[in-house]
Parts: sequence; C-alpha cells; structure tokens
Amino acid sequence: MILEDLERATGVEDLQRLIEALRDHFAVDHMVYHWVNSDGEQYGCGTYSDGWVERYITKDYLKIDPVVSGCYQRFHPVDWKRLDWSSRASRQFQTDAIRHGVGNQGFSIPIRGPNGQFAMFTVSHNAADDAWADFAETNRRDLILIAYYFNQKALEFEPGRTPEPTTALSPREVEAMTFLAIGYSRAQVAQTLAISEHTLRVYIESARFKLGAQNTTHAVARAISRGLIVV
Amino acid sequence: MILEDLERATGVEDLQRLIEALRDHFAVDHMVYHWVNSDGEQYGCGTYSDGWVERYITKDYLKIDPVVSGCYQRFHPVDWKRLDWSSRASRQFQTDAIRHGVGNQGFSIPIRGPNGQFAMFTVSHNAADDAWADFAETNRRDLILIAYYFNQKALEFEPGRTPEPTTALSPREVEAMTFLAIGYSRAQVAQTLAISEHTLRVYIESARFKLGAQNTTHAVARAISRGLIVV
DNA sequence: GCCGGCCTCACCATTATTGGGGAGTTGGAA
DNA sequence: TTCCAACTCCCCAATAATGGTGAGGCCGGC
Repeated sequence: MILEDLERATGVEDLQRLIEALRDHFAVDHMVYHWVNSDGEQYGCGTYSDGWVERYITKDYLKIDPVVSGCYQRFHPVDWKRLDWSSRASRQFQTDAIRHGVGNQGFSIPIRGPNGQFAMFTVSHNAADDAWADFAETNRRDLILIAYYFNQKALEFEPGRTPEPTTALSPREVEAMTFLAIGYSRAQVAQTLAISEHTLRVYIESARFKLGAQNTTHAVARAISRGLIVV
Repeated sequence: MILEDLERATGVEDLQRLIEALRDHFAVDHMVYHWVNSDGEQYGCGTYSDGWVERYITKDYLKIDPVVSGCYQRFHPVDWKRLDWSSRASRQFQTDAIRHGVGNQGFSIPIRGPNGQFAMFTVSHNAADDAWADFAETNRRDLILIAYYFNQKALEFEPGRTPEPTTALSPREVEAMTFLAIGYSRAQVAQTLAISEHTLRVYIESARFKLGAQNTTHAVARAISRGLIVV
C-alpha cells in the first residue's frame, strides 16, 4: 500500500513521485503538499501545473487564499466549499485558480509540526457537490494518515532540521525560564520561586549562557523553540 | 468501530468513557489524552490513577517529564525508551511514575492545533521491549488516527481553553517580534528595520497588546508558541 | 578527596526598557 | 467617500535589566 512506500521514501524526489501515484490511486485531478513558513516562504510538491504554481507565488496568492487562512485557523480537514469566499479578492483568486486547472472541489488537511511548522495536504477535483461529499467522507481517514506521513517525511528531508545539541537546563533554570515566558517580571519570578532576585539573576544568566543567548528574551525564545520549556 | 464512536461523541464524559473503552480494546494498562495549555495549565482524560494525576500536578512534573519535552520537539510518535532519561530529575520522575502504576513502556503521539495548541495521546503498558515494539508497530496508524480524532473532539468541547482567536500580527510586528526573538536589542531591531526606535516601540507595544502579553519577553514567547513567528 | 555543577546570597554602575502623552501619512475596505 | 488599520515620528520620567565581581554550602561522580 502507499503508506508503506511513503515510509520507505528517502528523498524529496520520492515524495513528488508518490504524490503523483496517490493522485492516480484516488483518481482525482490534483494532490498537493504545501509547506508554508510563517515568514511567507513556501515549499511544496504536487500535481498543479507549473504555470499555476508560478502564478500563485508571483501574485502572492498565499496571503489571500482562503484555503490557507481557513486551514490555519482549524484543526480538522476543511472542505473548500465551507470556507469564506465572499471577499472580492477571494472570488478573483477562485476564478483564476479554476482557469489554471485547479478543481472546483477541494479538501485540505492542516498539519502542524514543532517550532510552528505548518503545512497543508490538499486534494482537488472537478466534481458535483454530492459526489465530492461522498469522496471526502469515504477517504477522509486515509487522507489524514497520508497527510501525516507526508509531513513526517517532509520534516525528515528538510535540511537544517538536524537536532541541535540540547544543552539541558537545570530544574531551577527551567522554572526561571518558564515563569519569564509567561510574563512574570524578575521580581515576580524571584518571589514565586521564593529566592532573592540576585539568585534568580544567576539562573537567568546561566541559562542564557547555556543557550548561547544574547539576552533574556532570546534565551526564553530559544528555550521554547528547543522544547526545553513548555509554554 | 471506535472511530465512529469518537465522531459521535458529544461531550467530555464521552471522551473519558471512550478512552477507557480504547484501553480495553487495545488491552493495555493505560491510555491518556493530555492537553497542555500554552500557559502551563493542563487538561486531560485517561486511565491513570487519581493519585498519580494529582501528584503529577502538585509536583509540577510537567516541567521535567521527558515525554512532554520529547513530544514537544518532535512530530512523529515517540517511544518512551528513545527519550533522554539521563538527568537525575528524569530518573526520579520515572521511578515515581512506575511506582504509581504507569507502565514501563509507553508510546506518545504529539498533536498540535491552531494557536499553538499542544496535546499528547499516550499509551502505556507493562511489557518486555520486543513485545512492546511489536505492539507499537502494529497499532501505530490506528493510534495516530485516534489521537487525531480525540484532539478534534477535545478542541470542539473546550472552546474556552483555546487561546484567544488569532489576533494576527501585522507584518511589521512580525518582523519586530522575530528579530527580538533572535536576540536583537531594540536598537538593533530598529536599525535592521531602518525605522526609529520610537516606531519600533509602537510595534512592540501593539504586538504585546494583541497577544495579551505583560512584557516583551512574554509577547515573544506567545508569538513563538502560537506559531506566529519562527525562530 | 577533589572537581564540577547546582543552589543560594550581595553590591555597584550603566544601559535598556517601559508607560504616559501626542501627531501625521497612506492604502485598502466598507 | 469615509473610516480604520498600519506605519511613521517625537518627548519625558520611571523602572527594569544587565555586566562585572565575589562568596559559601551541598551533592554526586571520578
């Protein structure tokens, strides 16, 4: 089955090949994996035409695509029909998309990973409403799993995701960082931990040093994104 | 099947009932859903003893539990054995957990939702290593789907626990937060963005207000854990 | 038994951040 | 067109954070 192939994938070429196989397997027009960085960078693979992908990027459609914002706000898979297409920009985008071969129906699954990673797995097709509803109902679970495995592989292949040498913080340092991260001032943290502010400073500086951080805010940011504290 | 029951669930009582049914169905010692709020609050349901749950909370084990930080750093399901149990605090925690009836084996699936929501779905059991590896291998996909549906329902039932609807930051605010998060001082950020420090302050204050943050560090922490910026 | 990491406390001076005001432009949405 | 959100700039005073330096006790590993 396809999940096994996915598990065996060893590079991004495999993902492109597999997504085409998936499209054929589900007999739909398009299948796309789309990783969106929060600063607007994008990576993806799928079966949309090169023309549409290029147009999407150059026209900065990412910012007005209701599928993107809809997925970003939700956890569950979204049927495109249930999104808000009312604004003029949305409708223009929709018309343009259909003209470039994107189906009139679509189904997108939001996926989130560590460090705010966000991606979408999309199936698109030209079909009547009820046929599409049937398709979505029938295949939802498989698609969720495929999206999950796809993202897992994408994360794996992403360069720069190499696990950093996690310099563990001491328990007191973790506590200090945690309280700072939830908005306590140094005085409040010291009071909460029942230690002097001087002592607290030692922890913060120690944590800053271990994390290679320039200042407290930086240290807290690193502690969070390295998963050393859960805020 | 159980996924159907999950889809039909209409309240948290159903989730508690279902997770017990799931434990019996998979014939394991424990099954737990554990939602960690972005301010350190916790909610969960599962089959751990009340004593252990209470102890976990009062001893603030959330902060030192290697399962939590391990899941927080990863996307894929994690086998407890492959986590880092080397620190003293970790080993104490482990001993205490086993004494309170938690299994020696475990398998936890991280789940992430909108606005930085983070939860874990955990299966725990007393078993030998190879038997457990078999179990995990056999049931991984089912468990991933169950975790997914469970979180979907949990999000549905607990709207109050969801962090305030994403008050998106403006582009400049995102830039400001991002540079602060990588250790720049206000002066440096202002210079980098080629704006006056006064202007920068307006962005920071605005972002702080939108994020409901007490201070800059808090704002950056929230921006990161809600996935508004990537560091 | 020594070394190192962790936890605790202190002072001084400097720099950075914050909170309170006010004010003008621009571009897109209603 | 009107309005609002976003972007830009300014002052003053109070408060918070930081850098440097120092010290003692406790515990576990080599």
